[in-house]
Amino acid sequence: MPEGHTIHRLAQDCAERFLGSPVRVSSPQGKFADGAALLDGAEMTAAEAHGKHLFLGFRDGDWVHVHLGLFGKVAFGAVPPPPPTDTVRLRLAGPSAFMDLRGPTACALITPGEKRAIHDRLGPDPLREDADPGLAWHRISRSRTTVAALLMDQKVVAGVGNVYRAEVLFRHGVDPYLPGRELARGQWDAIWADLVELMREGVRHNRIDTVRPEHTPEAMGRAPRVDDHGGEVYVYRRHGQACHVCGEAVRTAELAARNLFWCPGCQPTNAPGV
DNA sequence: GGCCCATGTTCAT
DNA sequence: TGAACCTGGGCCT
Repeated sequence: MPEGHTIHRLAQDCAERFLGSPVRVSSPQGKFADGAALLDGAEMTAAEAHGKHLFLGFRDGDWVHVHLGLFGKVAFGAVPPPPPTDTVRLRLAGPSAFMDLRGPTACALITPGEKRAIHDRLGPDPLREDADPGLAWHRISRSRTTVAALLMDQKVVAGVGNVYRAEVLFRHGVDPYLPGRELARGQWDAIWADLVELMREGVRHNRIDTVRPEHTPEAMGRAPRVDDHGGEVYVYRRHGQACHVCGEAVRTAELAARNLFWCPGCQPTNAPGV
């Protein structure tokens, strides 16, 4: 379930459980065995996120870089931990809690320089205080690429994934196939502000909810419905179903190897072949 | 048991 | 543009 909000929540959850304590580090599956051996027993000194990247700091300058990819999952529990299953890439155990990481794309020991390089290739993150949305606008406003593809490009905006991109475009009535250079500055400012709000809410509740109060099932007199991903949304994975606002059938199409969802009534497009 | 799918990214062609 | 990588759930036989 990894978009940026998941990773920021993960950083918070790790900080709460492990910060300032010596941590037992192991890799039952073996793929992080060397890193785990080096860190075992060290104190965790930092836990932070940038986009979908998680950084756990130990001592001075040892960082564990974690990226969940599409399949990665984290589970927390109380100590003592049960015997690990053979897919646990990384297990952390502190004074009162443990954490198991499975199926990540990345779990590696990195240097401060390598960490800096990762930050440098990521765009502004709506969940970080240091984010400058102007940097994203700089790229978007001179690009022929569709705004749907730009929102998913981590060099442009860090942390937005397939759910937030579909939902935020819907909420602003923006054609997903609109070239970035044709987006108005005011539209971008509103989209950014909305991402900040939606994603903060996502961290708080650890799920993605994007439906405005006036369009909730209760307000619209329809049956409550929550997507498999755990939240209430307008268009994500709702293809073929009626739009909560205008009633038209939500559409889907493949864009850059991912499924895009939009409402043809609320987000009319002139894109050829669509 | 097998097959498909998923909130992601990188590397080769 | 396609393949590869990482895992688990749902649905099929």
